Amino acid sequence: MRSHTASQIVLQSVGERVTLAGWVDRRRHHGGVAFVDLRDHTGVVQVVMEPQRFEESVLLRREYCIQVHGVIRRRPEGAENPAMSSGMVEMDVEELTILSPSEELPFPIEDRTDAEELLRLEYRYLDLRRPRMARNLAARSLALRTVRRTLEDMAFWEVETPTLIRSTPEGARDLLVPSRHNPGAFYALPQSPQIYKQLLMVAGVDRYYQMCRCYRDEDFRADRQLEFTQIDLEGAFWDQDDVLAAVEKVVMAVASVLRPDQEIPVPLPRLTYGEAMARYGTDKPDVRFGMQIQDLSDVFAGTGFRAFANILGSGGVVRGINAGQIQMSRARADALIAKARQWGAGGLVWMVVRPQAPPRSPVAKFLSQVELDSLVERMGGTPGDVLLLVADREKTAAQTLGRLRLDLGTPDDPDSLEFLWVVDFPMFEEKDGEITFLHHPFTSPTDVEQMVSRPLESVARSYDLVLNGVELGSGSVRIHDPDTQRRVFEIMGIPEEEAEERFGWFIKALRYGAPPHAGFAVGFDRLVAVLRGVSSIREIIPFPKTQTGAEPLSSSPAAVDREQLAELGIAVAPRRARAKPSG
RNA sequence: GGGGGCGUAGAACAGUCUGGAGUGUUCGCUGGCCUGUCAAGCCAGAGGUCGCGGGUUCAAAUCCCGUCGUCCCCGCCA
Repeated sequence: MRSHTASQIVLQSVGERVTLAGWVDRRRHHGGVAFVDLRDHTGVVQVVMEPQRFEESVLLRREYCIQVHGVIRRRPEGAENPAMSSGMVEMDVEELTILSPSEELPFPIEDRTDAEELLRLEYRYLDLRRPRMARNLAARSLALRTVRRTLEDMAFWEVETPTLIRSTPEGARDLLVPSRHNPGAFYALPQSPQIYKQLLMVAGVDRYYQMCRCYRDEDFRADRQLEFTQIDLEGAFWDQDDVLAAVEKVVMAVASVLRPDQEIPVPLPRLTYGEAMARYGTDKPDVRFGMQIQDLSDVFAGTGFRAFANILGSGGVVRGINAGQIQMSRARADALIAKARQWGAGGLVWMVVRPQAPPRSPVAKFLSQVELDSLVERMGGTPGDVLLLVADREKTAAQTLGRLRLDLGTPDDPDSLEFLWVVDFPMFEEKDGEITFLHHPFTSPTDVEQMVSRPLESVARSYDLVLNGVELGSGSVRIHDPDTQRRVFEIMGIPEEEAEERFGWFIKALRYGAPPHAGFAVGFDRLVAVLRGVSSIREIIPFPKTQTGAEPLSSSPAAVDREQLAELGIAVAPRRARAKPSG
């Protein structure tokens, strides 16, 4: 059908007789001569024809799929197009075949206009023809290939695990699949292959990886889909440093092929969870800009300012950020205070640093000269800088300032890639009076005795990978000792019989010489999205779902036949009548 | 579960606050002219259930109520 692709047509091709096939990107008809930009998956070549020689050329429309045969020639002097890689040459068409005509398009196929996303999803096969989307697909493929090559070279085995598994009520909502043989019983689709990969470790697989589809039935965001892909890996006789080194190798390999412009120093920097929360108010800091949170509690230790004194007296903290040179109008201040309240803080104190004068602030009159001076010094304040202070419980103050920081800060270089590890997460946190996991229940504590006696102070051997403020993935050293595993369930408040019923089969496996092991999972869609500089993983997923889980191309999910349900022993409960979608 | 934005011709939008004839812009589409364009150009033309339903009004794209869809965010995502 073709002898060359568009990208193979270069200056050296002049004189060659070639056959190309692709789509009519654009057509410029001048009566006596017509130019067609022929696009394929590699690029664009201008083909030229004299319409009187080709009756068909009159009929060519956008996105017609055509085949052309002719001679590559140099373009006339002055008619070159330096913006095209094949812009020095063109094809003089001798034969033209319309392989497949196209109806009028629902939206233009070009990078510079963005149709509404719903429409793009409805005609995804056209949307993906746009060069930018095609490059996203190509980048994803290249990333996949790079991951596999890198891990294969490191002696990993790619092992598949089941996608129909037992439901575990912890964590995200499961997607359920009914069993025909056992009416009323359901499989779940895996939220991750966690237990199976640990079983593979027990099974003697030394290094496991899998490009794995995972399913979590929670509400969607720009970076979350119902189904997504993970680079899942695990190694026996591994400790934390082995995992981080392996993940670094894989992720850096992907980064270097997708973003060769960026030099990323390894090993990647590490931050403890405590440091991350203290300096950035989040466990996934974007370190492309500074504006770090400063603790000011000592500055105000003996303050006469009642609001601060009360909070410090009850174990709270005073912290602040230097938001830099921003305009601080009354309206801006009110908006920031409203945001801080919405994020849980009791209030927000703002100050504008002035030269040779105390800062301008509604609360300046309550603070001593010494306090103001050391505050400005601690914050590195220069005239015009806006300082924002929050006095509250430590966690609230940190999180509020962390969000303000993201709200007000912009990356020094938006194209840069700032990877970092966040390590030493707590094992548990208290939520609504209950102890819950920060990670998952198979994560090993650094100290079992401490975990049992003071669980909320216990540090987990777990770690997250963060890129530009996006959580790319997480992992941990796993528990390989059945006794420790039981104790974790105890602390969780899961009764022994229940733990036995739900996880007994897994704990049993740990009793047969389970090797110490550790692993990680990287959110593949997110990784490619950030490296491609797109804000939604939907740009990276060929056929994504909308926020309500719909797939507009095929109109899934959809009702099924009554017979299908009957066979599965499923009766659908009556629900409020759903109006037929309109518009 | 909650907050916010959006829905007007095939596409992207303006018009909605302050009701007055489906008014407009760019692109696309149809026809014509055109031999060096490359987001071609020029001329002419077609194309509308203003998401859907109800209400207020002499009159609704515009105001009110409901509803559907979609996007962003909070919650949620061990």
